[in-house]
Amino acid sequence: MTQAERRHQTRQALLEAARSRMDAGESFDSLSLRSVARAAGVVPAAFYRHFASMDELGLALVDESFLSLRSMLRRAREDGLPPEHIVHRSVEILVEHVLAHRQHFAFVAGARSSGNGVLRHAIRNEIRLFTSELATDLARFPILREWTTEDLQMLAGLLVNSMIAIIEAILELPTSGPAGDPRPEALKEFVRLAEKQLRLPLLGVPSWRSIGVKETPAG
Amino acid sequence: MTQAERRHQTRQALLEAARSRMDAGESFDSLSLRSVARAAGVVPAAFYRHFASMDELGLALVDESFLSLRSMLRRAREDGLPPEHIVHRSVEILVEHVLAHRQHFAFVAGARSSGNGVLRHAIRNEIRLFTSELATDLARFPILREWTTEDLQMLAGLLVNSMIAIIEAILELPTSGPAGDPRPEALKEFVRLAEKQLRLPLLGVPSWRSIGVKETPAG
DNA sequence: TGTACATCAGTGAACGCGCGTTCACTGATGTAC
DNA sequence: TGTACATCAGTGAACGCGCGTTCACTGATGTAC
Repeated sequence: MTQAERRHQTRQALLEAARSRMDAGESFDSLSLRSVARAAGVVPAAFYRHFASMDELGLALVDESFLSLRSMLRRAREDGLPPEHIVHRSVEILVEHVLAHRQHFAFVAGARSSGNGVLRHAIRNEIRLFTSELATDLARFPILREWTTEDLQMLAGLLVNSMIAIIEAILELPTSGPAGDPRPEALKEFVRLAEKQLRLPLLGVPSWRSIGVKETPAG
Repeated sequence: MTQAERRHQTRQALLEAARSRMDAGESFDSLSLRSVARAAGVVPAAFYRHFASMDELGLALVDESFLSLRSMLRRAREDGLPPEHIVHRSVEILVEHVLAHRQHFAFVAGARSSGNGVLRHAIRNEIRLFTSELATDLARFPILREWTTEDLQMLAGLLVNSMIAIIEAILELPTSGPAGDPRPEALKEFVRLAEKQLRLPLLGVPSWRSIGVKETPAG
């Protein structure tokens, strides 16, 4: 094995160690540099060959996580689905993706409101960016063509809020084994609920008139 | 001062110390028993006269917080408002209440997805209870009279998810000073957004048909 | 009211432990000739 | 291909520190007579 390969492998082991500890329910805040190094099978001092601090490792995890999340959004976008199936398919993709990357999502869900200010801000920015991208996508739908940018951002924000709640709920779904996937029936039941929660606001779209601004309701 | 008064005072000082540390951005997980005792002005050993562990103090904070939250819901309920003003008034009450009890909400928001399993579960249960109560309230509205229980829970869940997102956003609003309230313009702007996000799903209510169940769409 | 004893909230010292960080080091991989 | 040196990922020991928990204690408040 080359030096570069070995280096890369240790780095990955450190990230993986941190991720899996958090997937097991610990918060990023409560991870110690020593415990991560230990779980990665290296001596504490070796940690510093890869990250200057736990904060830096955390930021690397934020990058990883949102990279994978963006890839999901791209996939959903490329499907080019008929509007009436969009919600169903989106939830399907979301659930699949969260289960496939549960470590990343468990990390983000935890760190999003954890004590570490650096991570909180980094994640908040990523979510903002993600919301804006969604608003751009939404703007393409004929029914939303006349919506103001502000209202599109509002709708995107609403959908992202629901997405976050859905993701958190998926992560908390009872699993069959210690680290297994949720029971299929429970998952299916949950997916129905999630679909409904996304559909209801969309049903409001046709009767939406931008409110709270000075404009005469044009019949 | 009597013994009982002194005891009560120290207990409150411990709770207050923990709350204010978390309002300042620290996570419950990262609070140490010693730092809380120090901030409360007592020696670490004195902590044990009041709580067997930090977990127990955390649970006391959960109780406090949801007690105050329930009082808010009651207030909103008793107002007996005309339906078209409900959303506006609810957001008003919510914002006011969050700003008045920001320590409690900062604690719950942080601990809700923090590492501490005991607190996470306690908070999850309180939120579930809160959601059920809201569903009961919703059932009284004529337009929702024919909704299934499941769909009412879904709607309540959706509104609670939005509420949580709104609360978290209020806590993150930029403040004028270190511990002051948010700037009035920023707050007003945000309230408009929050109102819209609650209104849109409600606009979907009239066209809602329970979906995902075997039933013929009765035109 | 006064005295003798009980209670008990808070004290202060001590303990062993895991922490983050530093340092000189080792030894395998890489490079120049 | 073989040798001499450079690089550098990971080592192992050491440091001072704050942590949770224990313990016998102090002294003010409370109670019985």
